[in-house]
Order: sequence, then structure tokens, then C-alpha cells
Amino acid sequence: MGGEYSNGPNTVPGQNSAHFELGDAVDASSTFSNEEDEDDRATHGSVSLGYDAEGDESDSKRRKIEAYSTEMSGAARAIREPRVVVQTTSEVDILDDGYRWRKYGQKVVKGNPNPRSYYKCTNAGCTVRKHVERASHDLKSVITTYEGKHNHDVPAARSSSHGNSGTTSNGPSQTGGALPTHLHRS
DNA sequence: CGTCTTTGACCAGCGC
DNA sequence: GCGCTGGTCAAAGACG
Repeated sequence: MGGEYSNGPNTVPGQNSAHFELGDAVDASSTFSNEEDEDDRATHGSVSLGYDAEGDESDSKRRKIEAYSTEMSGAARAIREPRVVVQTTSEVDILDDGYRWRKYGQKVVKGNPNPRSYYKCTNAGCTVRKHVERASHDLKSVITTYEGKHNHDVPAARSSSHGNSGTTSNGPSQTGGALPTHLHRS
């Protein structure tokens, strides 16, 4: 099971991508043995933590962070969902990473005039969630937070409909498939 | 026909 | 006790 699904998001005009890994699941027991897939994927990019570092974190209302402190002080990691925060510099927020995402909500968070989008993997048995948020002072910075891990391979780029002929039977370049990506309808 | 998007409303937790 | 925020679900509509 080598991670060969390095789907190159060619449709993504990405330029800089910072990869943060909030290591919470240290138990390498029931893992999928291929936890470096994401790492590899992020590796092909510029894993330089040279983000603009917005100083908007000075918000005196980070109860979420405080909650974590309280939890961590207790013990036992109740949450074992690998949280991967990826900051991508792109002008579009619909970064196609090769997976199928279904938007299930959108809300505006305080301190950010930009709305936050919530996406969920449409794959069966895949409970992976993705949060896409735009930087407040940098409309070119898109923060994508991946929560959970994919349980199955990436779906082949569906050209038109489900009635495709010979899906993975003879797909020599399945991984290099370029997602057509439905342009923003408007 | 199937799939996905969008908006509103509801709920929960926490703060004061 | 009330208000606020954040998060999720649901239904309808639209598009390919």
C-alpha cells in the first residue's frame, strides 16, 4: 500500500503551503500503516513554515485554546483524530486535493469577515472532515484543516456521470488524474 | 437521473 | 438567566 496517490492538484494555483501536524494520535496500533501519505503529499510542496504569521491571534477570546489546555492538563487523549492544518496560498478556496467533498455548512466566525466552509468526505465509511477558512488579513491565504483519515483510495476523476466505461480496470494514470473541477457556477 | 450546492434553523457549550 | 458563538443537519434547487 504505498502511497502512490500523489494527486497533483494542478488545478490549484498554489504557491506556498505550510504543513502543520497537531500530533494527537500517537498510538501507531490501529493505524493504516501508511500515515506518511499526507506527509508525502505535503512534501512535494514547499513545506516551509514561512507563513505571513498574522498577528490576529492576539484575540483575547480563544476559549477553544484554553479548553485544550484544560484537557491536556487532565490526561488521556480522548481525541485521536489526526488534525492536519494546511495553509495554502491560493486565490480560490475550492482546492481540489483529489477527494470528493460535500459542503455541509458555512458560517462566519468572529474576527474574520470571511465565511468558513465545512466540507465532509462523500466517500462511504469516510468520516473525514475538512474546514476551509480564509485568512482575515490575507485573502490569498486559505487555511484548510483536515480532520480524520481517509479509509479508502481517492476516487477516479469522474468525467461526466457514474456511467463511465472501464473505471479502474485499465487506468494507467489514475493517480495523475486531473480533476476537471466544476468551475464556480454563477 | 444523479449529484452537489446553497440557505436557514436548531442545538450545545460557555461567558457574564 | 440570558446571550453569543460555533457547529451540524435538513430541504430545496440547480446543474451536468
